[in-house]
Amino acid sequence: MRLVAQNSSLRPASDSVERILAAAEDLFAEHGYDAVSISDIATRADVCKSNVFHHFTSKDELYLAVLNDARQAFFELIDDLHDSAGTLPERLEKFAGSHLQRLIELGKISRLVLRDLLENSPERSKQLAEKVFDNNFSLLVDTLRTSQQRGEIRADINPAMAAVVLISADVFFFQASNVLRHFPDIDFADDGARYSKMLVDILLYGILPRVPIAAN
Amino acid sequence: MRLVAQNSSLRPASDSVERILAAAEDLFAEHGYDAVSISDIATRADVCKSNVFHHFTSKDELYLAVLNDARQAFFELIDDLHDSAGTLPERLEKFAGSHLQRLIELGKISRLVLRDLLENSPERSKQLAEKVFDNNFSLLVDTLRTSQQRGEIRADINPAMAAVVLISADVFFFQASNVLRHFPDIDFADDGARYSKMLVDILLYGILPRVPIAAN
DNA sequence: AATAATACTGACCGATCGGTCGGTCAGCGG
DNA sequence: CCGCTGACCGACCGATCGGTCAGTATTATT
Repeated sequence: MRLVAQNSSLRPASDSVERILAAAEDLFAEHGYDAVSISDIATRADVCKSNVFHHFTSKDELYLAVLNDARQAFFELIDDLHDSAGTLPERLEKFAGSHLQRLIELGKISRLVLRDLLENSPERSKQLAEKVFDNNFSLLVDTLRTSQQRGEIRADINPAMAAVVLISADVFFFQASNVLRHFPDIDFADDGARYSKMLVDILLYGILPRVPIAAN
Repeated sequence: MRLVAQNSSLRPASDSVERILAAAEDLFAEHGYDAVSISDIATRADVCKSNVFHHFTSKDELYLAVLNDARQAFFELIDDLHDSAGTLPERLEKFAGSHLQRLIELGKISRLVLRDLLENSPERSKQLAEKVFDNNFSLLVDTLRTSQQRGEIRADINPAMAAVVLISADVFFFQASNVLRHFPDIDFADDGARYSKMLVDILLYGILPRVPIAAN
């Protein structure tokens, strides 16, 4: 939609659109859709309000554009998870760590998506959030299923369930770490790497003592 | 603050306040603070707008009152988790199931709290949400720690981490089940009981084949 | 240089926001 | 019967909302 840096002297143009999108992303993620006005966005983007409407037909369209950018940002960063080699524990730990780190890096966007998740309108954004999650999730499930077929994972495990356990723990860490920090029992609220390590340890081996279990 | 059913003929009074609170809870939980106007609340509560301000000095105060009611509702329902007896797996499964069921039953309130969680204002409600979580969480951690001291749980497990894994999976199921439903790999998005069962199974035994692990 | 298109602005619109105000009315103590 | 109090309402307030529009600056094409 926008040509940027097409040429040196040609089209230095204006980066208003990007500034508007960036401002909108910041504000929407931090305060939510309804708490942010077009004026707020325009002010932060250093343009006038009507200019926002010159580039986006409505507040809703602007919001969807932000969400779409978010989706793309998530999508572009998944690649390196695919080629990972090594043992299953190694791969899982790498995935868990990268996934959590990504959630935190893309904090604004993550918050945006999670916010959208709480709007339980079946269409509005659920379908859109689905596209965000689909990549990460399907990839992880495939990996687990393959490992299972190789016998590296118990046959009676539901691979999708294992994936959900891993991802949910990452998501929860992201959204609740500010609360977790206040619990005296918790000393890992600021250490994502350690969190991922402990998470994968539990996911792989469980919390019971490591002794043979009655045949199952 | 409010006297209810003080006497039969005396003070049948008015239940406006409760209707207002109920309406506010519904609307705030469903749409968020900023998307709900006092007019909306008044209309649903079948009172006029100024009556809302007669009972609550501001929209903010009304919101906090709703949040406080939510906190209380959560608190009152934890009791039965405490007395649970049985083996560790039994107790964990009961806890996970009850906890998830509770999240869903108190759906409106849960959503309210989760919404608040995404506002990363360190004070505003984080401290308040802390009071909501504290009960469930500390209880679960204590239970796990006790079991650990009895040798029923691996010594190198962080009890708080195990608790987080369990709770985060429940929370994630609650807030994301509408999305999970669309994944072809997932067939448990509508079956909380089965979800809890699989969750505890993984938490207890891990996903690796149940054979002795190299000493660690 | 003239033209056409686009980027951009300030003034403005009706609607609605959170909140106030003046006042009515029922119940209760004296 | 009077006076008071609290519940309640309709009308209203300034501010701000999302959005429009006429007009100006800037740039690309000819």
